[in-house]
Amino acid sequence: MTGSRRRVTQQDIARMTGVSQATVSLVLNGRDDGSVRIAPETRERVLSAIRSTGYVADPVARRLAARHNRILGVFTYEPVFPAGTGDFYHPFLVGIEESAERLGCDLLLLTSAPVTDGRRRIFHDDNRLRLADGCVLLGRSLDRDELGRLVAEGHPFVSVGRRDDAGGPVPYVGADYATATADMVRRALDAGHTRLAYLGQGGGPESHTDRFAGYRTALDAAGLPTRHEPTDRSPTDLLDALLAAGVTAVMVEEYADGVALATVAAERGLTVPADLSILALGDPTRPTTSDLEFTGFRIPRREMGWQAVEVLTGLLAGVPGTATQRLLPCQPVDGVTLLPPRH
Amino acid sequence: MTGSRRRVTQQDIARMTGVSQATVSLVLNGRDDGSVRIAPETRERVLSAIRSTGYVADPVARRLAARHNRILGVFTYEPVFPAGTGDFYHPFLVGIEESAERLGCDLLLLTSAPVTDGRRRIFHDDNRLRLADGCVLLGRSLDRDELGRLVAEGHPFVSVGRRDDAGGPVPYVGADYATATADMVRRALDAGHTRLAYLGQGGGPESHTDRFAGYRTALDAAGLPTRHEPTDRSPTDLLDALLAAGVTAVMVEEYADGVALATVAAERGLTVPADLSILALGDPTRPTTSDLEFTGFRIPRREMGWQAVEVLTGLLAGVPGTATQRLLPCQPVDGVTLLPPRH
DNA sequence: CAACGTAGCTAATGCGTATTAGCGAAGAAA
DNA sequence: TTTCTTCGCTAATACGCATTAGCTACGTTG
Repeated sequence: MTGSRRRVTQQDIARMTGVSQATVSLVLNGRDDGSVRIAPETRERVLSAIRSTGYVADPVARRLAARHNRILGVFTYEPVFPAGTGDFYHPFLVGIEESAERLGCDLLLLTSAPVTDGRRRIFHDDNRLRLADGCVLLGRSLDRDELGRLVAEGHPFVSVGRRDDAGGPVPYVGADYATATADMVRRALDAGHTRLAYLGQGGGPESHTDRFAGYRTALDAAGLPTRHEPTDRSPTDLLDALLAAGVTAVMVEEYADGVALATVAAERGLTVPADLSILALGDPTRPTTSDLEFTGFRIPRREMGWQAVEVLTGLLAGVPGTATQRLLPCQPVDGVTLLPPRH
Repeated sequence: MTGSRRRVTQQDIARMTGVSQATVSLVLNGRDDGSVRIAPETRERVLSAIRSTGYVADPVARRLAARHNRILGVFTYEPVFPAGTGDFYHPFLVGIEESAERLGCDLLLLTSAPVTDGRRRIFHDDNRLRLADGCVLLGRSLDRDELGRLVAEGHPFVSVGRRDDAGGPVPYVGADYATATADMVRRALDAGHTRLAYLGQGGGPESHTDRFAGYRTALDAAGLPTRHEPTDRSPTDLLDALLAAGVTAVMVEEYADGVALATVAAERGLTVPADLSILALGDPTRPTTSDLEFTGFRIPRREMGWQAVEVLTGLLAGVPGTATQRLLPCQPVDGVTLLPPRH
């Protein structure tokens, strides 16, 4: 290591320019209101020293002293740069990054959270949550207890994706899966389908619950029966069951399951959508390839990331008008997997 | 915000148990070595107070005192979360994240670097570099001057990818392109090829220089002539030139160029590899699709990211034994684009 | 000319922790 | 008794920054 490993501090800048550390701090923070005055010449001198040294305020000290440092944490329950989940999380991060950059905030990936019992923990003995002013939470399902603790301890945070209350309202920017799914059901109904099935968990994480709720609501409104197919059996068995029940359109919670179903159907000599319509309730969360473009909807992921940061900074600034629970509309996709049923 | 109530501090614990703040800190850190002694009874008293209050050390203050923040900067010469698919940089980031997680470091994305003359600049007014303890640099070619400045100013950093000295040795974790390329050449020679061409820049960034060096070395050793094809003309013209020169195997610096070449060859009614063998010197850096699986090698990107963080933290900790310049072997890929030449 | 402003700065302090020099008491050695 | 140890602890300080009270020098005003 090349000798002086010490960072440049305000003290250094102060000595270089012959002013006090306090003055450097004042200049740095652009303080020039009624209570504080700095001669333009002095200001310039300090600024030029700052530029020449590349000085940046230590975020840690800054946070300790001022309780904020313009750093936003990003916590994910899966690796941020996922190997397995394909690019699903990517658009969220793009939005988060764009928004943060626009607001002049730095992004800190809270990667130091250790994995226990197969998932990351926010709270552990040396959690860095407080390093950042606030935090964006990302992940299909967030740990209820941890969420509750975040709320209880008053940590400023925003969830990407709707979350149920956890001992208090959870700020979130989510996708309106219920409405989007109901719309898809109506499309199928309009096309003439009367026997629709829902393939997926239909419960567990809020995103699944919401989809299923939308599905049920729309069918109830139409006075048609619902049918829920779990995902725990092979696509072959599933297809058998669907055909036996006379199902003509399937709403698929997980894109990949739709692909698998379509593949099996093709192997059987069936045609999608002529023999079976498939509607995808969102983007692929696992890497899959298919030459079919599924009819369904798109999750406004980038926009969600963007707005999440907006909500978070609003929260931090205490902006009163900020809606802290937002549901964004999904964009319908006209694909090729929906056709009227064969009589 | 509800965070208004003051958090419990060591001072509070100290008052509750009638000891000093220092003692609380000592107990907390389990200090009981030769220089420090705490009566078991006192220790118990403090610990129980800590338990009853749920006290947790403020990580911010902790890091201020520790004089480092365990934040690693990640600087890329492209957007960190690129919008394009098939992202070349992704695996590096996966490795970086994994390693950071293991080492308990957080990652700061240095994204707000402005773009000047078509590339991001590390150094500019308001560069956030010094926010982190050290920094990982990612990008095909790093600006020489900026590298030099990093070295000169003694900034702790590691480059992902080998770099020439820049006023001093540059810490890096690179891929051993020279060896990998030489191996590919030898494969071609073993298959019976004698007229090999190198398609690509062959210079510029170190990664290209290294590949070309490996190519040249292996051919020199075999007593065969080299042939260097630049990339500035159309694949069609290129193919003409290769065929005219009787070239039977091409080493391709850029995957995408190999794809383009294969495509043009196919259009001409030629078969790869029967009529022309193509060896890809690394993974695609641009999104390309091809149904050919190219023979060539794989860059150990994830491993490189992983080790880069390791080198950086070693550097920061001043670990003496740490090799700060590492070249990792590339993994050969048996594809379908190499066959003995027709003769 | 005294009283008073004002512009432009600095000294001092606090944020919550880690670390170290060193102090008082009690016991051991002489 | 005196001196030396050892134990158990505390006071003081540093970390780098933000904030505020207040000081000095230089007008301005009545």
